[in-house]
Amino acid sequence: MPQPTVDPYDPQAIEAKWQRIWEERKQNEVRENPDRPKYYLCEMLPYPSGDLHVGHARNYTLGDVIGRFLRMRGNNVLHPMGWDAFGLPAENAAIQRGIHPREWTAHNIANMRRQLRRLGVAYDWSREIDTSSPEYYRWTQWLFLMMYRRGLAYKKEAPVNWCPNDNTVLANEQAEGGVCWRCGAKVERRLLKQWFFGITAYADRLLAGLETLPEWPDRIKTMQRNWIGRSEGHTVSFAVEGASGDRIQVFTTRLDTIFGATFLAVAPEHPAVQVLSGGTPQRATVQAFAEELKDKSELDRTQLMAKQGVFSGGYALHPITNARVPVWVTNYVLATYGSGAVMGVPAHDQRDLEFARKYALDVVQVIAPPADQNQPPSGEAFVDDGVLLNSGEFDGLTSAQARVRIGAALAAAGNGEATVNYKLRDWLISRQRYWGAPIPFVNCPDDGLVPVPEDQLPVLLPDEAPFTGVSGSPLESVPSWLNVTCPKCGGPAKREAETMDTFMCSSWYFLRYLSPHDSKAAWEVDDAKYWAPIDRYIGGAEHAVLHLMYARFFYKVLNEAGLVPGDEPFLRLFNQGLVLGENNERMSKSRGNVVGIDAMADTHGADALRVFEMFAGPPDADFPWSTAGIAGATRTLARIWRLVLAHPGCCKDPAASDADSGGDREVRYAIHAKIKQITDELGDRMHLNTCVAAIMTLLNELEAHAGVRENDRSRQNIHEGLRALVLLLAPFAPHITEELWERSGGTGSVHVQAWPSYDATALVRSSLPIVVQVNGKRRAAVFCAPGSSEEDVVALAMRESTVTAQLDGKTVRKRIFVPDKLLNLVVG
RNA sequence: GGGCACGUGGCGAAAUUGGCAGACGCGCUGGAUUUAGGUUCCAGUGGGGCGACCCGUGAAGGUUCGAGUCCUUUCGUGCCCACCA
Repeated sequence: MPQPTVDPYDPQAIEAKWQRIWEERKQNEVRENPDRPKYYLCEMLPYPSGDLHVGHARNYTLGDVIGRFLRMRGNNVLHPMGWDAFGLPAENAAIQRGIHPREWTAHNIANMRRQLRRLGVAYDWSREIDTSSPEYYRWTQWLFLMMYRRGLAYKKEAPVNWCPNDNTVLANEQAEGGVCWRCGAKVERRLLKQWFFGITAYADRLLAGLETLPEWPDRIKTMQRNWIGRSEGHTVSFAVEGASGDRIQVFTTRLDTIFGATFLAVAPEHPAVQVLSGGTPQRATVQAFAEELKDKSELDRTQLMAKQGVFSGGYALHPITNARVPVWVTNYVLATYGSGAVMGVPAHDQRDLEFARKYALDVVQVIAPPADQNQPPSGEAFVDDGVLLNSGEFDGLTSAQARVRIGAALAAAGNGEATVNYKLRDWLISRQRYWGAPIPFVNCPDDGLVPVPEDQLPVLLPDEAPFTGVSGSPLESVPSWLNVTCPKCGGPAKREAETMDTFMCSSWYFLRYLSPHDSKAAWEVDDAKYWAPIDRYIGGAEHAVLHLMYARFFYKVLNEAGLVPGDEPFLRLFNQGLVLGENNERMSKSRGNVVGIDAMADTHGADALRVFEMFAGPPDADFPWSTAGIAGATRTLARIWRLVLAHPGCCKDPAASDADSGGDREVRYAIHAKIKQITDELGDRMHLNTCVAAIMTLLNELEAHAGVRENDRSRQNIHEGLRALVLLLAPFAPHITEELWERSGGTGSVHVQAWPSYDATALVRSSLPIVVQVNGKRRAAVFCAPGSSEEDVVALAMRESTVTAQLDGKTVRKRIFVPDKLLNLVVG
């Protein structure tokens, strides 16, 4: 039969058409609706760096497929988008190219918004936010004041990480590995007065909360646990010889080794250093050593330099034996962890052993290896638990027993207590840069630090500031902004000339989406009660200890303030994999392997881009870009286009036609098996790649059947299949399905249709293939009715020559029978 | 040095619980249509063998009627952490 000629598939025309219509209809805007189960879906908000590439497209398409699917399943889906718009690159652009950060940022946002629309993502754009707008950062400042009111924001002088390239301090999390997270410059140490948030007070709550998040990747939870670094041990107090009252506190997890402590090691910043060296011949040496280390970062001290130290000139007294213990000033003890002092137990700590050997300090063994363990080779410390010796009355105890008993003895004497330490430090929040939310405080000569009253928020960023890149905050050079009156006394005062870490802006943005235009509050508590927490949060693993930790901390505080329900913001977390360049390397401008969204949408269409990216691999795994692969997706869509349009009216409501659920069982089985498979895999399992494969398989089968028979009945089956195909494909390829739906008699938008449900009776098979194995190797498959007995299947199997050939002259010793699946004959 | 992932055709990959390894797509080969190419369509495509069959999921062992899947050892790749006392 001659096929009617149809228009060729023209993705650019279709995509532009529907993007315009969806926008006119406000199709993707969503309101609170108590009658439908809510689903809050969110991707981590992007930094507007300029251009989106296919890696971004993957991330956002992933969310869009899930969102569209859930909407068709009846959920009230909130899926918003916004911009993490403060930050250094905008300011660097200003320094390098003379463009105002605001202008640069706005330009990038406009471009990226256009690209996301072009991708067809169903965001509710009426809720779009920009963290650099005064309407937004007003509330960031308000939350800063809330933290201050709750005693969680404070200013103190501390050794901090300083990036000499970006001229700003960095949080610990942003200086991992001793390099700046943004520019990679080596971080220096400086003693500065800075603002902090008291995240360490929440360390245990942050740890405990992880246990309530089964749908977070274990990898991320492990990284957070490691970063929090909870460590149980004891603080032990050593008296300083000859200085009554002065004591040195050390933290140890190995109290059982205390009789082996032959020296104390302290950081050069430790306050006891002055006391110990004062009046001794070592004084000058100690000061020179401290001076040398002063500006060195932890990376420099602990990894780039060998262990070294100098004798402080003084001694401490062992809290149990009262022995004289020399105190050494070293580079390997961190000033910022524990108390900045440790007891050196060279026999049972590898680091202490290295140090003791270098400086000929005593090594005293106090732990014997347990019976089933050997002494370590010479040169290595025995660091495991064992049995105590050379430990006075505690000899013979196991390490575990000794920790308890010695702990009790020290506590009784007032020389020690059980302590928990954390690697996590308080969050350094202030930045000496322009393009951020100003810290809403005023310095008054009389009243000190005074918070800006809430009704005077926002503290606006001044429009102009010198963007020179030289040290110091640019805001300090804007007198008209800097000089104000004190809110308390009305006298002359100066603003805090610093801005907040941008991670502060992104710690709460997902709540602003809920009430984006509210001018009375950061968000309505009722809206939060309806929408929060985020049901599915999608983003990269690089934020494991930055954004994801800060936001959890923030949310716990907000919960205590009664502003949000629950105490975890992200119920399910999903880390998508990277799209690598065609050469299998990470996409980057410098490698020249970046593939942009616009280029792909121009040549293949946004739908093909989406389908290919969902198809190319499992969503949590990396895969390399393939331009040949996207061409395949275009081909598949064109086949669907032709097949659907060759069957006019196939998307009509089947209830309105004279549908007959009978017909060709083969076709109906194929259709309904795929509906079931795709529904299952798109839901909790998130196997989006196999969903696309299943759609392709369904297409293959429908195509094959459409070619063979042409009668009313078979055509009805094909129509049923094509209608399902369009609906199943709709989340992946929203434009082509909308067009096909419209052209084929569908009513309304395809994206608000009910997700197809499968007909269980179509899945009932009259005969099933049962695999027959001999000694575990497949020899045949026999077809029989579901529920057939073992005997029946054996009888059928014995008719297969490929089976009997293997049984020739042997006896069947054992039969394994899995009903409806498998028969294994074991012969000897 | 420690931790966590992951190793399957020429390539991207699939394989809920241990039960037909390689679905689906790319690429490739041959053919049809067109013919200038492309598009489209058909057939084939893990290796070996004429064949019945044999081999095959980084490597080596083990458990099991049966292992890509579980266990042990080992090699390789990637990511994270790393003198935290």
